[in-house]
This record gives sequence, C-alpha cells and structure tokens, in this order.
Amino acid sequence: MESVTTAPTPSAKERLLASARVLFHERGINPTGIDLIVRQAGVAKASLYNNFASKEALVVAYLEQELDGWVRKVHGQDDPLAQRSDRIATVFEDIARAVESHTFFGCPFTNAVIELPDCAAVRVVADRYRTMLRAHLAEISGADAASSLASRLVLLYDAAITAAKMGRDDGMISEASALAQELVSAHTTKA
Amino acid sequence: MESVTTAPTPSAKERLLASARVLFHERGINPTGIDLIVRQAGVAKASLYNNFASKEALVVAYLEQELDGWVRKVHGQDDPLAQRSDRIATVFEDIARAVESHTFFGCPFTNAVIELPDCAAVRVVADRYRTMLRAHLAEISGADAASSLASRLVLLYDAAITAAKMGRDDGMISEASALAQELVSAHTTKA
DNA sequence: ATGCAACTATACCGATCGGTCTGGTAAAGT
DNA sequence: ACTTTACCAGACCGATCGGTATAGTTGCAT
Repeated sequence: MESVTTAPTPSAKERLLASARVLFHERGINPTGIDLIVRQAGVAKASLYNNFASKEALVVAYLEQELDGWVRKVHGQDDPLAQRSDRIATVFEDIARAVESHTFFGCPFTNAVIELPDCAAVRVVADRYRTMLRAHLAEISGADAASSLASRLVLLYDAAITAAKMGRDDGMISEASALAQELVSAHTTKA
Repeated sequence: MESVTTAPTPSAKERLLASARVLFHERGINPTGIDLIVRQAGVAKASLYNNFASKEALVVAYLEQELDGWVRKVHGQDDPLAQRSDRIATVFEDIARAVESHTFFGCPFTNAVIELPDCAAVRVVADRYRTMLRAHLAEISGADAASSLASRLVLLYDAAITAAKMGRDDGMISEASALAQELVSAHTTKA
C-alpha cells in the first residue's frame, strides 16, 4: 500500500531535487553543471527554470530539502524516554553509519557555505540548521540551548563530521561521541 | 636592514602565489579564474604556465605554502617552557585573532578538499597537514600522538574553526579552548 | 655582443557555463 | 472544442572557463 503523500510518478521538480541532491553530494555544487542535473533527472532544461529561478535557487531548495530531511530523521529516531547519553550516542552513530555506507560527504550546509561564500540565501538556511542543531542537542542532553554544555556538544558534532570528511577515521567519531557522553553525564550528575 | 631571504622585487611566481592566496581565501578556489589571478598579480598569463603546470598545480602550491606558513607560525610562537594549558590556549587564540582581524576564511585544507573533491594531490597535502597538526597538539599537551587526548584536541581544534566559519561566534572558540585546557589539565594531574 | 631565460602583453582556442527560446506533445479544466 | 498547464527535446545565446600561441622586451651570463 502506497502512502498518499508519495506519488507513483515523481514530478519534474521532485526528480530535479533528487538528482541535484546526489550530484551535489558526490561532486560538489560548483563542478555540477545545469546540463548534467537535467540529464540525470530525465527532465527538460525548461522544466528546471519553470520550477526554479536559477541554479542558486535550486541550491537553496536543495539545502531546505536537506534541512527537512534532517529534522524528520532526528524526530523519527530520537526516543525522548531513553537515557540522555544514549540519545547523544545516537547522533554520532548516525554519522558513523553514513560513513560506513559511503553516503557521507560532509555537512551539506558547511560545504555549501564554502562553495558559495557570497550567497546570502545559503547562509540563511545554514544558520537555520545550526540553530535547530543546537536546540536538538540541548534538548536531548537536558541542557539549556544557551548553555556551555550545548555549545560543547555542537562543537563535538561539527568536529566528528569534519574528522569523518578529512581523515581515514581512526575512531575519531567514537572519540567525539565518548567525550560528548562524558560531558552530559558530568552535567547530569552535577545537577 | 633587509633579510637576505626576502627579495626587494618578488618574482612572478611569488606574486602569483601571493595573489592566489588572497583570492582563494576571499572568493574560494573554483570561483577564482585564472585571468583574475594573473591580473591581480600584475603578471603575464604565460608566466603562470611557466611556473605551474595547471591551475590545479597552482592550488597545490598554494596549499603547500599555507602548510609552510602554519609550521613556521607554530614553531615561532610556541614556547616549549610554558605551561601546557597556556600552549594549548595559544592555538585557539590564534583562531580568535584571525577572526577579529577579518583574515579568517576557515581551514584552507578543508576548504580545498570540499571545493576539489576529485583532486588527489589536494588530499595528500591536507593529510600531511592533519598529521602535523595532531603531532603538534600532542606535543604541546604532553600526550602521545596516537592517544585519545590527542584525538580529542584535534577534534576541538577542527570544531573551533568550523564554529568560527559558520557561526556569528558567541564564544564558541573560547568554549573549545576551555574544554581543551580542561582535558589537558585532567590528563596532566592524572599522570 | 650575443644568446638564452624570464618576462609582458594579447590574441586566440575549444569547451563549458548558466540561461533563453522555439516547437511540439499529452493530459486536465472549462 | 478550446485553452491552459506541464512537460520533453534540443538549438541557441553571450560569457567565461582553463590553456596555448605569437610576438616583443628586458636583463644577465658568457
């Protein structure tokens, strides 16, 4: 039985966003030309510009799609009744799982800011993501979003992603996870 | 009195590397065209290709220059007789100072890996940098390079840079610095 | 003084970029 | 029946890309 929200034949817009996602992840944004996106989506070039004002608009839509996906994922898998340290561990396991399945290409928002440093709209979405990331990490650790602990968890999350992107990963992700859990435990017992 | 190693008139190669550095930092690598580099260096296009085989080779030379500069900087300012936590603090103060002076554009090696994901030579230089970074952080903290503490310090260093790049920086750098110093102190007193 | 190497200046190359335009097809709305 | 909407296919546009070629100049070494 199909979900009513999933059309059996994706629209041109959906196919464009889907192939843009794959290509931006695998090759980066700037090296991925319009023609390639269109061809891989099996869509006419005009359909791209009927749905998006420009390549930049497509990039922003792609980032918003990534943000939506991230929100849905963390809401779907996070168990509010679990131990704080387990909820923290889940976040880092996510990164490790993506690395193992070779579907990890770094943080899409960080990558986009680096690739398009002059695009204000990209910055806006990235800021929105980072605010929500901080809120989520604060929530699952039982800390205030403005707290020092929340800052430190954001730092460790960013760090794990950077390490996964840059290194051959000698347990850096689990190291970040362990330190994060230590911080949360210390904070929990202290309170 | 001039240093013997600094020519009064920089060669074409030196001028090219100097302007490549500025442009790659400010605009990123891919959006910076050859013509712009050449024009800003006040150099003929042929001089670029007399000194570098391709734009990619220029990028690699730029990264090697960045690595050299980083090595010289840390060797110049680090005081082996200082307290461990002070030596750690210096590393993070460096980032904060760069941010304040608006000469901070994120980690050149991370940025280059993101902008040119298919360039193996870029990866090589980036790996070299990361090995030296780990060795340096291990040394100034009195830890083994393969130790858990060294991993954690690398994580926090990366994190501080990412936070500085992505955020409006509400004390994230000093938060990373504080945590790093706490880890080193705990490790020192334990031993 | 002569020859070579390094340099400047600029025209030029094919390829590709983001983006537009034309033209045609198929389904849905009225 | 007619229009509108959404779509595909692909030619086409000017601009820019990385890179080469031509031609002339400067300065140093022998």
